[in-house]
Amino acid sequence: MKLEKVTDGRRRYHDACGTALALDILGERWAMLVVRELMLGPRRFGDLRAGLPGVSANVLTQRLEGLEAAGVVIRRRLPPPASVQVYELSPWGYEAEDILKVMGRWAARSPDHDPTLPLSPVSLMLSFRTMFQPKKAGYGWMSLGFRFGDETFVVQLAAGVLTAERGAPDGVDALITGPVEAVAAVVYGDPATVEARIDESLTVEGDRNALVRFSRWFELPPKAVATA
Amino acid sequence: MKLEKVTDGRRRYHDACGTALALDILGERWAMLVVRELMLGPRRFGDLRAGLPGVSANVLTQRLEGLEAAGVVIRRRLPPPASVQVYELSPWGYEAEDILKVMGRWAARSPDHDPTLPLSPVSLMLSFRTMFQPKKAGYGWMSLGFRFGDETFVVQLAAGVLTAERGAPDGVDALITGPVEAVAAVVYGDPATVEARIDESLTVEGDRNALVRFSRWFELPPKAVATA
DNA sequence: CGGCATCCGGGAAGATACTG
DNA sequence: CAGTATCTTCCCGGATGCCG
Repeated sequence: MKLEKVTDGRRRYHDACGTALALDILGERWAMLVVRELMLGPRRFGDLRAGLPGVSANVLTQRLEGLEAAGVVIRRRLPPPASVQVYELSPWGYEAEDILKVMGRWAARSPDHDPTLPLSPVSLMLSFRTMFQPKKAGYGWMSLGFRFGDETFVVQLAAGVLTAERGAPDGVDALITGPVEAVAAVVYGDPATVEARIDESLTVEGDRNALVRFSRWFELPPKAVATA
Repeated sequence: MKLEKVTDGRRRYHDACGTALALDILGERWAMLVVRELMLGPRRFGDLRAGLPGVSANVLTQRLEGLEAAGVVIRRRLPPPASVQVYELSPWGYEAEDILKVMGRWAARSPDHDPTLPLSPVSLMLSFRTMFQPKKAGYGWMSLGFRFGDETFVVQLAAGVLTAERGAPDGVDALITGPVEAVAAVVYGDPATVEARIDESLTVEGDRNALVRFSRWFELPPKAVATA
């Protein structure tokens, strides 16, 4: 649990400011995105690499070591016969979700934000948690399943409260299959053409109209400055 | 306003996730702490260096250029006869205060948090904004002035709402002078010995008891894990 | 194949000295 | 005081290889 192991002492800020300490822990390249990928539950090394295009294996190893030393990540070996190593956030690590959400909301106002770039499934789910507008959903119920490759997620509105988690999409109102980016485009794109984008890029089993209604509950914040 | 200038394209995350974009903008070393130092108003180059012990001049120059290119920082020349260059946050830059607060609150729960380390005056003021507990203050009024070297600040409770800003400490209930770290120790240390610590390390002009009451309005969050 | 160590090239950060 | 120039150190990213 020594922070010395996380970053070489000389590389730390040595500042009583909490923000500076957070940067000592999470400020190195990829560290916060590793936390992001773990935010919806334990993952294996290879899963993490898949959600973090561009990270090299050695850097990922270093980050996991550092985050474990700081008490953010827990390394666990699944019981036999699985016997496979997984990485998981500590309870305190899960509390970092607020950081991810606030940063995401802030950056979405940047003129440089490009929602068409590649997106990991976890990022999409977290974006739902971040950009959900309770007033637009109202007091109601709905459940949607999403399948991206072999990962599945369930997003639920229950009594006006939204949850987005990993899980089997059993008994959902609609099950959506397709590229992550296509779902993002449906939810965050122009509301006027939602149906056309659904039909051209997604497969919906069940109530297609549920997805249309769902897409109206999310809104990106307005740009802070004019796009140059 | 091209983000290409901020970080070399190859060094960016190329991810539609808002958190990743925030890291493209604020994720390089010192960047977020530069924003922190600007959070209470415009500063000059030398002021920033003073609040960021350890930063080298060339890195600070690069960060200011990058943050300006991203639209976070505005570079302004004061009108004659001052005619000096100052750096200031854009309105969107000021909105990053939420990021600093959330990160600070999170990191304060780390077993590695050491409140006795050096602290900049701006960090202390932001910590007041972050750690203030309205329930403990109640619906009341108070104004305190702080002087650190030649920088002065006013912290006010008005109708139960706390503000902490740069300003002349005129007409305050008490004016506190001393090291930033000593004020932090008084506010965040053991409540039982507040008065002793005030007397030994601070100069209070006015109502000393106001500072004692003030110190009870702030509380660091509980540690998330046991200190190893 | 998953996890991790090792080596290397490029580039960012740190320290110091220098200039207008 | 406000940066710039230069040099060194070290981190990041990529490739390779080892081991279970």
